[in-house]
Amino acid sequence: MSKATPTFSIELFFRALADRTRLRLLNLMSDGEICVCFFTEILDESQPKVSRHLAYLRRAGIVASRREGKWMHYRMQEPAEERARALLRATVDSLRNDPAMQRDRQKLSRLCCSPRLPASLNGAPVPVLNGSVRTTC
Amino acid sequence: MSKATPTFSIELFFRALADRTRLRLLNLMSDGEICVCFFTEILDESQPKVSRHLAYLRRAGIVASRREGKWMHYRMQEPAEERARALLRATVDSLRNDPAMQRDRQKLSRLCCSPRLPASLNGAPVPVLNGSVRTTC
DNA sequence: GCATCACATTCGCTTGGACGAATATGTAAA
DNA sequence: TTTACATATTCGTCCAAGCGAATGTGATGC
Repeated sequence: MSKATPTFSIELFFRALADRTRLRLLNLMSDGEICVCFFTEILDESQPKVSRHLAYLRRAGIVASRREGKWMHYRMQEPAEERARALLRATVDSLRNDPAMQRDRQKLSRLCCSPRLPASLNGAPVPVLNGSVRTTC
Repeated sequence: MSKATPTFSIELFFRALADRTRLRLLNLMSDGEICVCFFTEILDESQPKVSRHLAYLRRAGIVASRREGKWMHYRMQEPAEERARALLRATVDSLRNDPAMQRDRQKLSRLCCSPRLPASLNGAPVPVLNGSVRTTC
């Protein structure tokens, strides 16, 4: 599912990111693939809300999803067009520069390094962070 | 008026550009300063509508305005932060790559070169285009 | 099979934002 | 100062989109 990349639409792109929750989700994906339960844990938002916003990003062609058993992983998807890719890179770059967004990613980083995950994440596949600017554990 | 550049907000930026009309306005400003009457002529939209959307862009800190007699000129405004500037550049770059947006700019280009402007633009200050990719008249 | 877990979707409700129409403001010219 | 012109703003309406609550779906385990 969610394989074909439809022709990029700037309007769709901006509509998709004109929401704080979706910006936070994208920011969390900037270090690599994450499963839904980590999103809900870090954003501290309801699961249906997170899921709805992830579906929005997927329909806009900004992220892609992959199933692994019970878990769904989401990751950023590189647009086909070069300028669109550059725009997405600049977007993520700006996001990573934002203090609130850095706090979210730090929370993710700590969770990934932690020997004991919170109960809500028991058994969940821990994201593998490949961020260039690694936050120390 | 509209001098101070408030701290850049990514969310505000994306909300401001999550609208087709505002994207078209920004695209038209990518070649240089334009006055309101040219916007309404090219977009073929009502004056209050154009004015409202320009005010929205101004409040978001994306454009700045300048009065010259009866006319108001609008231009893009470079954000203070480097990453924000890069994001705006990438945005405009993507816009200029879009066929519909190219048609708008071509219409502007033709209007500027034309010896006889339409009646609605009589006496209006003709924009000076400084676009890198000049469309021939 | 049935239960459970992770996630997706649907359903009303409510709110924000875009719109046309009307009106206000600011400038210049008569 | 009256008029005309360019632009800005306000007002009321309507529609899209976000929300919580409830329910549906797909996978695993017993």
